[in-house]
Amino acid sequence: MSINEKGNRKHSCECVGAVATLPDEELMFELADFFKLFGDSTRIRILTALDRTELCVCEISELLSMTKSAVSHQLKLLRQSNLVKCERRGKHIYYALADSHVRDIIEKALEHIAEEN
Amino acid sequence: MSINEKGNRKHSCECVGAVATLPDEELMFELADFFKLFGDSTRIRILTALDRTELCVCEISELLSMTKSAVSHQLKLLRQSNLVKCERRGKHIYYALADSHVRDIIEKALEHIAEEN
DNA sequence: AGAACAGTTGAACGGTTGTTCAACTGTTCA
DNA sequence: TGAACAGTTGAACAACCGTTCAACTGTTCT
Repeated sequence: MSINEKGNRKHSCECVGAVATLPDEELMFELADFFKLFGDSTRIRILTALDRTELCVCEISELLSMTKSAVSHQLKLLRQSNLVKCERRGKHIYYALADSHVRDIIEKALEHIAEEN
Repeated sequence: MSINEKGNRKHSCECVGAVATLPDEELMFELADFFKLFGDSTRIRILTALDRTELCVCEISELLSMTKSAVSHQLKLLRQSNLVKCERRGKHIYYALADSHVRDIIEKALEHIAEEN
């Protein structure tokens, strides 16, 4: 039995359970990065607000009682991940959800949370 | 027009857009906390591995090439959030997905990622 | 042109969080 | 009983990340 550099035996587990394999590692990192975007209360509040109607940055910042800067930083992340799209109209830049998956995913999560109680 | 303590005008935004309201704040924090669990590559790898079959801790740690301690810490979080359940059988403690929402949510996320390309 | 508002950006600070390490509990087997 | 393996736990450290701040760009209006 091989010994690694830390002195722990490798394959110390004697169980002969299913030789499970892991899905594509690269995809797992993409998945985690995707979910990270939903894992912040500022971003999730932005997304649920946009789920109802398109909004400009200053409307969002008033709605969340946050500075435009903080909101803008988060919007940038959401934009880069194609979760929201934006369009300038005059002085304002209006943000909207980019596709319907956001809606679906939040829906499923709410179902799970609802069942907890 | 009121001025706040930072010297920034409140309601400086002149736009008379939809007076959007935000969903229950408390729920937003729960949602973010829920998604945080999926937003880590170790945890998402554990969840997708368990999606295929139940596994004991040492099998998971070999599968991910991580220490049992690191895996155990993450399993604790998943357990506390009712995403996985566990059962001791002899020396081993077997972990499995707690419900089918996990499957659904990951499915939706994969659809979104797939459409990016 | 210049004032005022809308929005973005990069650096910096502070809090959060994942892994490591060491010590611990629980189970099996000789 | 005690050795060996399976798994958990808390503290500590390092890396990550969200907000703040100040300076910047872009648009409108006089």
